[in-house]
Amino acid sequence: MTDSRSYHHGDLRRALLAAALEAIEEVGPVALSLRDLARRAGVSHAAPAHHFGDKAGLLTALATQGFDLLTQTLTEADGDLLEAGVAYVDFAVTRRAYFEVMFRPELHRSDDAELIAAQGRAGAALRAGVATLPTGDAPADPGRDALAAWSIAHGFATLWLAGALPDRVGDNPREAARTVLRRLTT
Amino acid sequence: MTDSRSYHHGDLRRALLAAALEAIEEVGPVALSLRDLARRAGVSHAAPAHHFGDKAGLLTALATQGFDLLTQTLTEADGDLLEAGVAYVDFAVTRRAYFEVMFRPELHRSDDAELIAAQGRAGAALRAGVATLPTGDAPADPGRDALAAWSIAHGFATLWLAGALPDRVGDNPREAARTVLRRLTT
DNA sequence: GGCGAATCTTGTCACTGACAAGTTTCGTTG
DNA sequence: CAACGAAACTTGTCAGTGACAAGATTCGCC
Repeated sequence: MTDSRSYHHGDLRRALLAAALEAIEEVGPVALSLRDLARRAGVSHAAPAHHFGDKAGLLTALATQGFDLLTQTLTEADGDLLEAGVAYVDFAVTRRAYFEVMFRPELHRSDDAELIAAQGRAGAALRAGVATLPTGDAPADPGRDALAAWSIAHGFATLWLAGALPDRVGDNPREAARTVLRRLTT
Repeated sequence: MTDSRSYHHGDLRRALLAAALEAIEEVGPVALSLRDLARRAGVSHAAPAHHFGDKAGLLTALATQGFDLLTQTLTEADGDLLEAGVAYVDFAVTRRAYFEVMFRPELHRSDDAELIAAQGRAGAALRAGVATLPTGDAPADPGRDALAAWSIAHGFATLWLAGALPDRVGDNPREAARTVLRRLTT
């Protein structure tokens, strides 16, 4: 993959982001080391700084990518709130590295324009999914319902990732999420 | 507070935990430095290791305390699921340092016996609160309902702490949580 | 009074993020 | 095609950190 003969890597930025995803899966975003990423990519320890400035810059880029991937995932389940919720949980579990970075502002440059834009797109996709919620008998409050739906999906995903859920929930996050989320959508 | 004349601190373990709470409020559990805690307590840089072994040991002790405080909080709202949920969110916001450590297993020694016991007590308190949920017309599934309630409270709290919620939610976490949680309890 | 154990200190090491300054390559312009 | 400025990357360095080892001081109990 890396030529290793040339002075210029050629695609270092992408390689570092890919290595970061791997490393985060292994040791979490906290223990992520820029120097380790540099070693994985076969470059010197200071090379990452040129592309991302510092560690927060790299994680900001990763979070931005993550929000766009989440937007895509949510959009694909359009119209069906339950499926959007399941997709949200599935995203968190299968693309854990992204998810773990996305909702930790202390790891980002929160003022990054691209990050804010990506967050906005994901928020719009979320709200679009909730618009289809059946109102039932109670007076519908779209804002309230959107928050409730987001909260339950996000909470379930977070607890799953933290390993905090009891064993009897099983090992299939999609199925378990569907069961729990149905509590809200019916 | 510290005598600074005596070789022995006298209550270093407690002082370190208190300093850790302060430091985590300021910089988060990730950037927490044992050496900084030692400075705050007026002891040498290696003193903390004697009481907690390493950083994970200190955070494990903090998480254990946190789960017991949460248990106490939940128990005080006994019988009322909605109030228990509000109390859960309020705990997360007002005792942020505890909450941020409690649900990050990568920061703990997950095999710590006291931690596991405290987690068990908190889980029992959670389930006790859910038992009072009105069954309504649908066939009640206590396990499912408990997960749903926990997820929505945990998710709302987490999103609030992450600063991910839109501005229009306001700045009163108890009130906002009550509104959202009512979506589940009525 | 004395002795073992608990508590705390000093010293050290490898690792990390950040920065500075130098080297190589790329791309574009004349 | 030459050359020149910018981009990409390297080497070198510094302070801060967690962890460990070994020694000093104090406590508590027999």
